[in-house]
Amino acid sequence: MTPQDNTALPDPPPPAPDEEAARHASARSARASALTEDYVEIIADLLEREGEARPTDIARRLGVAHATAIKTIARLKRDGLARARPYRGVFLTDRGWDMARKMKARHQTVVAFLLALGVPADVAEVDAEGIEHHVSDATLAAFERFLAHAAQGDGR
Amino acid sequence: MTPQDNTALPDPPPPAPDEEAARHASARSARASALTEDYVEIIADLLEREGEARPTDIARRLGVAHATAIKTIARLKRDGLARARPYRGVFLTDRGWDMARKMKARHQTVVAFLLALGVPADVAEVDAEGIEHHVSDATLAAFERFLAHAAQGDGR
DNA sequence: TGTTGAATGTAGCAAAGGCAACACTTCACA
DNA sequence: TGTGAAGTGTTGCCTTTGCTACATTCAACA
Repeated sequence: MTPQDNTALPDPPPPAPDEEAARHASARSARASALTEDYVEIIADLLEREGEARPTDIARRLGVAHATAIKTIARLKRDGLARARPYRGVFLTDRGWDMARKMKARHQTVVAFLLALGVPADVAEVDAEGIEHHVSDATLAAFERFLAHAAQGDGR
Repeated sequence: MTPQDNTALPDPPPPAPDEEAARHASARSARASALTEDYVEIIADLLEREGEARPTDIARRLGVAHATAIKTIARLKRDGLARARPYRGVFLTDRGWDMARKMKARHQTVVAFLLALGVPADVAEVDAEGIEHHVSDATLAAFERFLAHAAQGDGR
């Protein structure tokens, strides 16, 4: 319980100088994009399923107040991911659709991967919601490799 | 490229009502705790390695300005995770040490897991930095199971 | 055609997490 | 023993992401 009491901690790995700072910077920026990606993903889903994406529905799916959703939608517009005109619903630009497709695929892969690992379905959904924003292409590929492997019977 | 063009997307999975909102709320709160966990983890590491944790070192490891670090350290104090007196360095409370130990173990497990999956070391470090904050106990256990399995030769 | 309830939008507030600029302490060493 | 560089702390500013409260618009239906 004191600073020196690290008995159970396999100590050795030495710290890198700027690399660590870079890693944290990268994690911070992923954190910042996460909300944007969530919005875009939900808007795409609403458009595909319902034919329209209204601020109130978006807010409800995210569990935030509608005013919050409207403010964020304004940012999406500013950043060229969405288009929207007063009282006319929200739409995605090409860039928005690209991001949505990417995130949807990513989400499905992460969920499938966690399920294959034996994580309970409800937990897998929750964790995937957070993890999907931090999975690089290389790691996503590793997940897919694992899934392909597990699919073809494997050994066991 | 249009809303209806979802040819490559395996559509079906229906949306849950409030469950989805709860999932996003949970992801948001994990995002909010992530920074705190990073600070605590780094402070613990500095204390163990150097015997002291100075604001400038913490800031350097995180890649932020020292003023930012000092402000966040004040929050850690306010929240009962750290203790610090002017010009005297930063220390962790018992609660801080608990969190630090938990995050360190979590970090190591996630990195080891990604490596075992075949993710390159540098990428594993970056991704782990983001993923570790979103891995539930159940998923962490699944990672450990996989590692134990992989360790004993497995069959495959 | 009015009217009214739901949806939408706006304004103002707060906290978190960044930053740069400036002021104050410490401490090593000349 | 001074002193100056490095470290520390403070201030003021910005953006994001929440919220509530209030105003406006839309649309359904009496």
